[in-house]
Order: sequence, then C-alpha cells, then structure tokens
Amino acid sequence: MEYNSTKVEKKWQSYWNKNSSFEPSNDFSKKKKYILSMFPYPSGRIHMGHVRNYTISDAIARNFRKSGFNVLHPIGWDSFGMPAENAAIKHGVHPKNWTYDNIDYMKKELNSLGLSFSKTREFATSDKLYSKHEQHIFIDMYKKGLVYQKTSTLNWCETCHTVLANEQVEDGCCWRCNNLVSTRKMLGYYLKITDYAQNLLDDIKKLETNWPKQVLTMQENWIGRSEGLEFEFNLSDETKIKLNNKFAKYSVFTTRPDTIYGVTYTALAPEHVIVKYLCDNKLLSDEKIKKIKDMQILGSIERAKNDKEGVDLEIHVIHPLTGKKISVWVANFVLIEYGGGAVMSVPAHDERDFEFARKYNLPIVQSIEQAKSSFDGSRALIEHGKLVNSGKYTGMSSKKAQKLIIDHFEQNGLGKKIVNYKLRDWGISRQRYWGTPIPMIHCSKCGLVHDDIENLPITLPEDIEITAKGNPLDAHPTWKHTKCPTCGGSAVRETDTMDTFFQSSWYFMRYTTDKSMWEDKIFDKTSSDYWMNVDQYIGGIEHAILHLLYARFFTKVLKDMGYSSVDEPFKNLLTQGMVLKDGTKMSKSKGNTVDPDSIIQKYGADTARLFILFAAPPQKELEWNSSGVEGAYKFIKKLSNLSSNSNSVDFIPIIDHKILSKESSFARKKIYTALKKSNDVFSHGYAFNTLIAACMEALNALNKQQNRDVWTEGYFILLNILEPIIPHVCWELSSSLYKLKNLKQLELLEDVLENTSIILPITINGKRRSEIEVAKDTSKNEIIALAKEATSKWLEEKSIIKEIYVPSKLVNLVVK
RNA sequence: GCGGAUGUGGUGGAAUUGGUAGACACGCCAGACUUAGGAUCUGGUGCCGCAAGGCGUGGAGGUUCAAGUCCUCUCAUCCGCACCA
Repeated sequence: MEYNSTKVEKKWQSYWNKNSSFEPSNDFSKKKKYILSMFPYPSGRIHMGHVRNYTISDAIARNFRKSGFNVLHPIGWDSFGMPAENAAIKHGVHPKNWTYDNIDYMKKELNSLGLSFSKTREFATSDKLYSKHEQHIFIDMYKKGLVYQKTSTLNWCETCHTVLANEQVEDGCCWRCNNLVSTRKMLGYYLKITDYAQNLLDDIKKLETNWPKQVLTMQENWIGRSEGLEFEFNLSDETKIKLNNKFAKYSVFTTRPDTIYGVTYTALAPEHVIVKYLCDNKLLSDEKIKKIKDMQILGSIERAKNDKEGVDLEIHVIHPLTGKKISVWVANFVLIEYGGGAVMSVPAHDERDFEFARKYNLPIVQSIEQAKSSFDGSRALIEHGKLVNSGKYTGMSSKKAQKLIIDHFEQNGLGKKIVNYKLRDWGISRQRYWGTPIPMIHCSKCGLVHDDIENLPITLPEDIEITAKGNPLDAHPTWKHTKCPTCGGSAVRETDTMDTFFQSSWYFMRYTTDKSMWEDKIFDKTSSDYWMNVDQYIGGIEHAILHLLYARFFTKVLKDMGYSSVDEPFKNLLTQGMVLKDGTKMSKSKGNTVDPDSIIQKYGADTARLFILFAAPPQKELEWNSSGVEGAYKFIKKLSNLSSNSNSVDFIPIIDHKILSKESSFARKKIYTALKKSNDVFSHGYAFNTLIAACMEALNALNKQQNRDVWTEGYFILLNILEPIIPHVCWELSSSLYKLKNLKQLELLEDVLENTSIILPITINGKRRSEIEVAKDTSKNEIIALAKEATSKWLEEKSIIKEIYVPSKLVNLVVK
C-alpha cells in the first residue's frame, strides 16, 4: 500500500472523533488505568516538549486500552497566569480572549498528533465552573484553619508586579520572567503546608520504587527535617539591667547538643527582637547601629551572597551547663525564620561559626575529638567523635552524649527535644488580574470573613483595564465593593488572586468525575476512589518540587476533609527529558526551534511520534536530528509497502513451528520476542526505543523469509505492537487486512521462543575465540569436548587449568 | 561546599542475575535498478594492522574463570540545594 500520511491521519482522526473512541467507561467493575501527562499552559502553540510528553502518555494509554483496561487519559488547560496579562499589556488583547483562542488553536495541534484523549472531560482552570469549586476548597481549608493571613517579607518581582513563593525564586530571579527579585513586606494568604510536613515526608516511602530517586531526594531536602535540642540562654544580670528587664532569655536550636561545651559565643539574626531593642533604644554606637540596619535591608537571597558579617552587641548570656558568661553577636547569616532566629556558636565544630570566629577573633574551644581527622585549628571538625573538655560527658561518643545532654535539659526543664523543618507555609496571594479570585471579604465590622458557598463562583470582571502597574481588580471602579455575608453591611472584596499552583494541585481529581456532575460536585468520591491514584504521571523534572509537592499536599488535605480516600496522587512518576537541538534547549531566542506542525505536515504525526520515542529513552534528553526523522519515515513507509505479504484474516493462522525453514522460524522468534518486549516495556521503564528496535528486527527477519502464514502472523502481531506508537498507519493497515481484530491483547506463544539448539560462544581466558551450535540437552562433557575441538588452534602447547560451562550462556577455558 | 545523575563507535543509543560489548537506527563506503536521484534495494562499516593478531565502555587500581555491569580512588559534564545551626 502506498503510504500517504496526511490522508491516513485525517481519516482516522475523524473516525476516532466520530466514534468517541477514547472515552472512559463509567463501569467501575472494570480494571482501570489512569494515565496523565501534566496539563499544558496555553501559551499559543505546542512545542516539541509537548509532543514528547503527550506521545509518551498516549502510547501508554493506547497500550492499556488495547489490553482491556478501562483507561482515563484526559487533557485540560492550566489557563490562568501571567503570560495572558503580559499579552494584554503588549498587544491590547483581553486575557480571556487570548487564553481561549490559544486553547482552541493548541487543541487542533494536539488533535493532529492523533492523541487518544478523553475529550468529554476537558476543562480549563480559568473556567468559571472550575473556579467555583476551587473557591469552595479554599473556604473549606479556611474553615479548617489551613488558611491564614500574615504579613511577611516576600519576594517581589518588579516585572511581574507580584509576589513569588520561595519555590518560585531561582538564583535570586523570578522563575518565570527571570528578572531579579527584590523583597517587600506584604499581607497575604498562606496555606499551612507545614502542618503536613511530617506526613509528606513519611509518605515519600510509599513512592520510593515508583518515582525517580532524584525527585524524592529533592522533596526530602526541601522539607528539610532535622531533630535537635531547643533550649534557652538566660541573659546575665548586667544585661538584664541594660535591657531594662524587658528580656530575660532567648531560645536557640541545635542539632549538635554534643558540642555544647564548645560554645564560645551566640549569634542573633539581624531581625531578632533583642537586636531591634538595642537599636531602637540606642544602646549601641551609631556606627554599630548603622551596620545592623545595613544587614536588615538586604533580603535573604542578597544576604546569602555576602561574606559573613557581625557586630558585638555588648551583652552576655550564661552557658546553661558551665555557668560561664558568653558574648552575644548579631550575624548576617543567622536566619530569623528558623530556630528562633538565634544560634549557639561552636566555632570548633561548625564551619560557619568557625569562619565567623576567625574573622572577629572569637575564642575557639574544642569539645569533640576524632581519630580520623584531628582538630588542628585550620578548619572546623564537624564530624561526630568523642567528647573532650565536656565536664561529666567527657569521653562519651557524640551519639550517647547527645541523648544524655537532651535528657539533662528535659529533666531540669531547661530545654526539649524538637523537630524543625525547612519547609515554609505556602503563600498563595498574587496581585494579578488573571487568576482565581480569593473568596474573602473585608468588613469593617466583622473583620475578615469568607464568602458564602452559595455565592460561588466569585468571577472576574471583564471590563478591566490592564496596565503594567498595579492590580486591575483593585483599580476596578465597582468590582471590589460588596456586602458583608455576615452583617450585610458594605464591605470590600479581596482583590488578590490565587497562585496558579493552586489550580494544578487538584485538577487530576476533577478529571475522574463525569461532566454531568461537574456543576454540583468538586469531584465525585466514588469516581475518584475508583480512578485515583494516577497510575502513570508524566511531566518535566522542573516540577520536582513545586507542583508535585503541592499536589501531594492537596491530596492529603482533600482526604482529611472527606472528599476522597486517597493519600498520594501519583503512583508512578516519569520525568521526561528535554528536547534539544544542537546540544541546547530549543528556544525562540536561540532560533533553534523545530515546529511540530511543519514536521507533521511533511512526514505525518506517526513519523513524529516514532522518531521521538525511538531517538532516546523517555527519561533522557532527546537530541532532535532531522535525518533521524527521515529514518523513522522510511520505516513506516517500508512497513506500509510490505502489507501485501499478509493475507486478510480474522485470526492468527495456526503454524507448525517444527516444519518451518530456518529463516521462517527465526522470523517467528523475532516476532514473539517483540511481543514479549512490548509486555515488558509497558510494565516497567517504558524503554520504547528498544521496543521499536525489536519491531524493526522482526520486520527485517520477516522480510527475509517467504512463508505467507508466517508473514500474516508476523504482520498481524507487529501492527498490534506498533499501534500505541504509530496509531494511524496501524489502524489503516489493520482495518484493511484484519478488520481491526488484531488490536487487542494477543497471546504470547512461549514455545516459539524456546530454542531446540543453542549457540554457545567459546572463550579462552575470557576472550571470545569461537562458537559451537549444540542441541539443548547436550551434556557438559560433550560441550567441553566440542569447545576444545573448535578452539584447538589456541590450545596448542597450552595446558587447560579450568573448564567452565555456564548452561546456555558460554564456555570458558582457562589455559596457561 | 552538600546532594543526585550521567560518561559506551563518526552520531543517537542497545546490552535481566557479572557471561559473545556496540542490537536497532542515523551517517559513511561499495554495488544494483534508473534518463536522473536527496527515491528504492543489496552488502559493508568500533579502532590499529596487508594479515595473523592486538586494543577497546572517561581515567587508575582491585575482586573474579569472566567486569560496561561489583569494590576503591580519580576526572569531566549536567541538574538540584545552597549559610536551615
């Protein structure tokens, strides 16, 4: 059959559309697979990264559908966010129109790839119906105490005119526009993700074998659990007087209580209340106060770049175990938001404290010794070891001393063992128009109140003016003015909108529910309990922390609120590699992009899909190579051209394997090897490149033999295996030859794969010298004899020391 | 600095438990068909060597009958985190 990609692909795409071929069934007694690729932001056009992402998920979805599973493979749009507003500023288009036009266009592009999405479950997160339930979730979380407001110093992007979560700041720059981030004090809404820190950490264990290790490590580090001792330093009597008895003590946190006898000073964060008091009451020289102010101005990111700086605060505390007087410093590297904003400093055993002590000539006292790396004063000894100079703990191991010192503090009411996390609460307020409105109201009488559920959704006004400055919702003449749901008085609506990560934290649950229930329910519990969790999630590694951690958090919250029974959203995670051109990421600014549309036009979607799955395993980076694309195209043409070798049948012909020629039996073996490979590849790892290679080998082997039944059987099976990868051409050929009856689970005939004779390589001292073909049940002695005969040339004047036969693998003769 | 990953021909990449290194494809070379080919088909192709043979999975050691695979050290590249006490 002459191959015409455009004709074939149009035909089958419209067939699939007309027949709703890929809709999930609502029969929940069936075995299911939920296959999901991360939904796209509707930026305007699809790029090769999308093509790769959706081709992978589509191949998986098609495979399981073919194998008799009820498959949910949905698509939607992560459609709120800044680019829509930027487009509005630049081109004067309304964000809504820009967004929905883009969605329409990209939908057509995705359709041209022949992706088997369930179209009836598609939505955009900017749809009013989605906002309605999102606001409902927000209010539920608020009622549960998981949402609160606070003022804090936030990362502010001057270009995007909005705050950014810590997670959204990369190298001090905005993750989206890449401009330098500054700080600002602002009031905003926070989600108490820290309440779930331990839960999120514990459940990483459940993901261990099915998520890339790298992602789990990143999440673990991000949560950053550490155990240690929290205790208080009492101020010395003179200091108390100096501070007008306003303060008596402050607390510090340490993970190394075993080094406590090495404390020679303590350090406070520049924002610490005692530091503030000293400055405000001019208890320090003007010069010192100025230096402290300079520290305070810098944001944490800026501060991290600077060298260690400090000022002696001229006050003292008492060491809780030795009773000695210790000086107190302010130091720019002490973080206010962690461990109380104060540390005990052990220069001998902490690198930061060491550096600081060296700079300011503070005393260094060793309290740990270690056999392997002795303390010579040139660097801090941070390893665990044996205690020295440590009173009654001297001589103990670090581990034992830690326990006993903590016990001592606890028993005497001086401190306690606590757990700290690096994870911070998630700030979700954004000063933007194109986002989900936060359903909160500020009433001068009742304070902060949430909207009534019946009022949802709170929708965005459409008559807005988008300028580069300020929040259009705040500037709108009427939108924010409303009535207080509690007292009925006039009140003001919250004008901040939600971080878009809020939407992507639960969209996968929404898909589980039939559209008919979308008006009334966030999602249907029975449906989500059936479909969740996602059996295979596919997306970029760039979401390793942000999206994947938030989604895990939401899943747990929704479970705790009774909406579902699942505690982890994504059972298996595949992080696909980037698509590169000329060794770097494709990007418009580098001018090295390859347009998916033009590839599809020239070669067809099947070629694009085949190339993208063949060129590299999904997890690895993929280098775009135009002659590789030609190669993929050639294979499809060859496959298509050879179709006349098969008979038109409804079933695989019955073949007596024993009477076949060598070539035919070899071809059958290759065919069934490919089928086995297909089963393996889809059950773990998704190494499509090796599956495609196996298919190529099988086709090459088929083409070297003449038995028509073997051809028919082989072709019948090959089209089955290749359907998930190159669906259009496979449906076309299958419908004309087999009435599509080969597109179902096929039986793997194990006996075809069994060998009656085996080829054994013969190695001498581990070097391959020859090979022999023997019957499967040949004895070891016979095999060794044959091996010697075959390698006699290498055995002359040598004596054989050892004869090794590894059954059906090889023979190794060790000679001297 | 810490953590993670990767390193195999000219190129993309194969290689269950240690068991024929380089499958499959691209590229290249030769040939066939053809008015022509940037179409198609056939054969060849790790490196050195005329050959016998030798060498060969970033590098150096080690374990083993046998190492791409296991162990120790080391180099390079990429990614993530970055003063979290």
